[in-house]
Amino acid sequence: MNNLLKLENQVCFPLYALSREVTQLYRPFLDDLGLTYPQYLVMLILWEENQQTVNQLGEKLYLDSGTLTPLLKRMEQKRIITRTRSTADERVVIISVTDIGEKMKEKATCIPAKLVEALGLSIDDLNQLKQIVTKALKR
Amino acid sequence: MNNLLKLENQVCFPLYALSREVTQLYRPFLDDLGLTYPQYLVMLILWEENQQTVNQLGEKLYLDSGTLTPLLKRMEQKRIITRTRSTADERVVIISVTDIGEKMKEKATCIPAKLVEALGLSIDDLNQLKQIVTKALKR
DNA sequence: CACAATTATATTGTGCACAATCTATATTTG
DNA sequence: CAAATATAGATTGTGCACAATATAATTGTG
Repeated sequence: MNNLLKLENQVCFPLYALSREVTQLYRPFLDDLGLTYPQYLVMLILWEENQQTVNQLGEKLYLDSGTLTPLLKRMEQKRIITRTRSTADERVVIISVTDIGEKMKEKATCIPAKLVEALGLSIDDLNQLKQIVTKALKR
Repeated sequence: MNNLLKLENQVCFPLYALSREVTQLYRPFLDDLGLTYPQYLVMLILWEENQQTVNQLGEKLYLDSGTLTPLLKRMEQKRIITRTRSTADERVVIISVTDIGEKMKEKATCIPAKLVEALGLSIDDLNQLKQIVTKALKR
């Protein structure tokens, strides 16, 4: 048997499984806000700096318009963001947080800490995880 | 500004991004086999030990029948697996690799090495990544 | 300036992921 | 043994991801 083909010897499978597991850990907290995990990521970006184009969001999240357009439309329907064409360049759509979306931020402040707790890793392990994963991502 | 809510300070976002990135790295190799990444994972399990129930696959992959049933049906259509009800327990569906599916294994042997290369991480980093991710997954 | 090339977003189609529910079979228990 | 319970898998519906393509606006070039 080719040992490299055993599931337990895969590096990528635990990564795939953990990524989904973590999304599950977020779910109860995000349910309270009525957000999905990718929608939460969009809100993080906009809370940090409002008014971003679809392209800018896509570059930060590594997502294309095929994913973002419908996702942003759903967020617009929830009245937490607006989508407006730029007058300077009609191709561009600018995404802005509404007052409702801005108010969610306060309720979201506790989420990172709750997630760290739910993950059950020490701060050291957490930093190591972030460092090595970020390193792998940077190539 | 609450720094904990900045995208760059998230631990989980790089994990989510890397998981998708890795799936993209697999794509060209898996395209040659006509498999998606989750389908490839199913094949890894079956190549290791043929004849597994949907439940057993689900426990190993952390997936439920809502995901697996349609996925396995697509694999059945490609003639790489069969789905047969157990006669001992009519609730159970047994998944088996066909000859066609078995032959794919040879073409797949090179994939793990190619992926390690594509990831561009040293063996040490790779082991560290696996160890810490597996540790986080085990809780 | 016309036209070719580029850019930004949208659309279409496929395949997961997962919650919620359903169905059929098996097991437990009174 | 019959009714209650549990289990295995299937179904339905929603929301990503992402490839491929389309559309419309902008920019570059002869």
